[in-house]
Amino acid sequence: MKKIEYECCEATEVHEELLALVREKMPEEEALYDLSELFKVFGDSTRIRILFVLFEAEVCVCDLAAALGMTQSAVSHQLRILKQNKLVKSRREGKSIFYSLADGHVRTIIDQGLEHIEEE
Amino acid sequence: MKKIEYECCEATEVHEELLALVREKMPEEEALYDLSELFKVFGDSTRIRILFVLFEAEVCVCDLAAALGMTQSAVSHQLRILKQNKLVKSRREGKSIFYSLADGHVRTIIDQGLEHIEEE
DNA sequence: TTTTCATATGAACGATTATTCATATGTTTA
DNA sequence: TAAACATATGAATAATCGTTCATATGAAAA
Repeated sequence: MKKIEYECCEATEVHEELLALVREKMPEEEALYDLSELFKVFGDSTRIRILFVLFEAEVCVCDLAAALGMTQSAVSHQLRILKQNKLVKSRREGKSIFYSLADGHVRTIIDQGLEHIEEE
Repeated sequence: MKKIEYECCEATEVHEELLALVREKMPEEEALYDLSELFKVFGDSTRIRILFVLFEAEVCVCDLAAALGMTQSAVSHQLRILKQNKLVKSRREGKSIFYSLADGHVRTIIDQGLEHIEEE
């Protein structure tokens, strides 16, 4: 039983080639962070459900909570996250605040996700 | 200072209309769950970085770890998650196991995300 | 100008998750 | 077959996150 001490696979030439390619094509640290933060927003079924409601209409917080069977507070917290990430926008009308989609990408991203999970 | 006790906004007719629309258009509970699970996978910068490497080539675990400056163990754990969600596939060749993209949707979803964050 | 209504938000709690460490599995080579 | 190599995985820990509760803000109505 000897000590294990090695670096990596054998073909060291291929490594350099790969490392160079990765360095060239990999987005900046900040873009990678922003990208994962964006997808994190889609990674919660409550927020997905909110988006599906907003696909149909501009809706106030109160109605969103009723439509989803959730607390006003919980919905409000999630709307804040959606807004921070520019996926929804809001508009005040009297006492109510109406939310709607901010962007066409939202629908495209969700549709691609649906396509993926529908494949068997 | 009285007790607060009310249901929702006033226009009860609009509510019914909205609730009916939501019931019709909202995907099944299971689809919503699967969808959020899928996006959760994209919601981590380590996994995003792995995917960007795999955009360029079929790579073994060892090289992935080297290219990303990460532990073999950490990479392996994340590859398992990517594979469970059918975003990557693997192939054994001798002692090494090579990973590659499983699907064209992966690139589309990431590109849409990039487009979104690049807008201002 | 109080009261009511609609929404936002801070703190707290429980649940989930990414990494690390140690070790197991499986393949090749000596 | 025993040692080395490549990868996988279970347990533990720290960090992140969604919901709830209580309360704050801000607008409208009485």
